Amino acid sequence: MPSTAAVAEQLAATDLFSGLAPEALDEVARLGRVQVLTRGTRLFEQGMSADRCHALIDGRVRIAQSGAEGDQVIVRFVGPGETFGTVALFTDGRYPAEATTVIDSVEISWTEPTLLDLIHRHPQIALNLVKIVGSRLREAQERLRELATQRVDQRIAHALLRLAERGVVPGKEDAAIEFPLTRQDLAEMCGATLYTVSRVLTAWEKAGYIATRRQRLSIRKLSELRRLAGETSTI
Amino acid sequence: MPSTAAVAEQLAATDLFSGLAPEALDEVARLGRVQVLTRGTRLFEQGMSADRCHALIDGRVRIAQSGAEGDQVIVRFVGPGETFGTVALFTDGRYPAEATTVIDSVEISWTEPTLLDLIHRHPQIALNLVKIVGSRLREAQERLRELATQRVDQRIAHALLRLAERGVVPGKEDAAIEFPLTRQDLAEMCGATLYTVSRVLTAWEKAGYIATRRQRLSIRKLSELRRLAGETSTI
DNA sequence: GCGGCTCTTTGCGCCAGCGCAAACGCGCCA
DNA sequence: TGGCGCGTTTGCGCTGGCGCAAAGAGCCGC
Repeated sequence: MPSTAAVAEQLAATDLFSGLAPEALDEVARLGRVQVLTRGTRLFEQGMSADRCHALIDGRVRIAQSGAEGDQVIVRFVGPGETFGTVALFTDGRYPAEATTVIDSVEISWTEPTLLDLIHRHPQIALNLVKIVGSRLREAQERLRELATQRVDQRIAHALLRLAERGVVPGKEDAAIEFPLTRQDLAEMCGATLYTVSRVLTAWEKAGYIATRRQRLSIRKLSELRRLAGETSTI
Repeated sequence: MPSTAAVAEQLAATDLFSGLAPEALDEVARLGRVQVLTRGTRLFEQGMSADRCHALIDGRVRIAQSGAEGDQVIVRFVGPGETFGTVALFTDGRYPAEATTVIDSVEISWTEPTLLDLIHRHPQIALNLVKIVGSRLREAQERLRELATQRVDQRIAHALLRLAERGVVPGKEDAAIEFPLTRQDLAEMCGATLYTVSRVLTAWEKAGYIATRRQRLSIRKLSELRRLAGETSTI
């Protein structure tokens, strides 16, 4: 279990607490509960009463939403420094999706009263929150447009570009997705079937645009993928 | 042009300023700019630099996003009391979509510095904002799931239910959509084509579930539409 | 009351992507 | 090291919804 000081330092890099003074970060770190989780751990279920706000310190968490008929959609993959499971606190108090670690991870969370109290004393947190939720809304609306108007291969290309975003270095053609990702995952991210995703990826691998191993994927020709995505993206 | 007092009263019913003291509402009303707009007025364009936060006092505004190839998607229809064009202020400062009145409308807006100042003095506004953006994010993610997993007719049913939501009275089977809405609009709301929407609506009209006139639509059998939507909705 | 514009309907052909089935193969664990 | 389970590939047939074209029908302005 990391020390409070170490946690405070990592909180400075989170989207929710950026811009806070060091003393404030110490306080935030002290009030949170840190958990070390092995891969495959379910943090919360869809529909569960939401009583905590979460931030990921290290690892990767998959957020997925299920429909009544068992159909699933992946909302996003959460990386280090990102907030999750927080919107529920401000809407109807139930998690709208489930969260599962895809690799060993470390998270920190705060109870709702604690968060509200922190916001009260550090209003910057509320502004950060608006910014976070706003960007996510914007991304969701972009995905909606894609899903409504683009072909499957364009959407898959977009999904890959988004997933690899963190590893992109300007001018470099390679970028890796550093966590396990199945064809099924990709399909659930872009409204396709496992089969279609497999066919498309196989074609791209043959063309040399990407390289895949079991549950691993890396991009070899970023520019080609961008072209395939339709160059519409702002990534 | 309405008086400040009248405006303040209406602001109490908006999602952004609910919970504020009457004096605060007076102040908010005084600082805003009220505009009376005829139908078809463009309030802002996609990509335009965003310098104002808007709230609709009366009328209806259509928010639509365009892609690079001219493809359009309707993000939502804004009704009285709702905030719009505000997320842009907290993200990259550009409107991600365009806004157009579909009927004669009245809006009020505030400059970014004014809004930030108001938030500073009335932190409740920030919390309201998180709540608003959060609900919208949730709805966007629900639509994403629908678009990814459901058939066109289910999505059309959902779209109609959402549009008629305000007019729904528990126990009543009828509900009207009180603003002009073309087949094209509906298609752009649920990722379908004008033709498909027309075919589906014609079938439903023959079945007696809905009634349509040119650009007008009302629901006659809410329960049937709910069944068609798959009863998965939380509406 | 007439002309034209915009919205709407409908027929028809077509194809992107689905979905089943079955084989394949990587990696883990015993 | 051998077997097994899960992820992946691939063939094949099918169909939901697209998309063109053209006709039909409200509504507005002149």
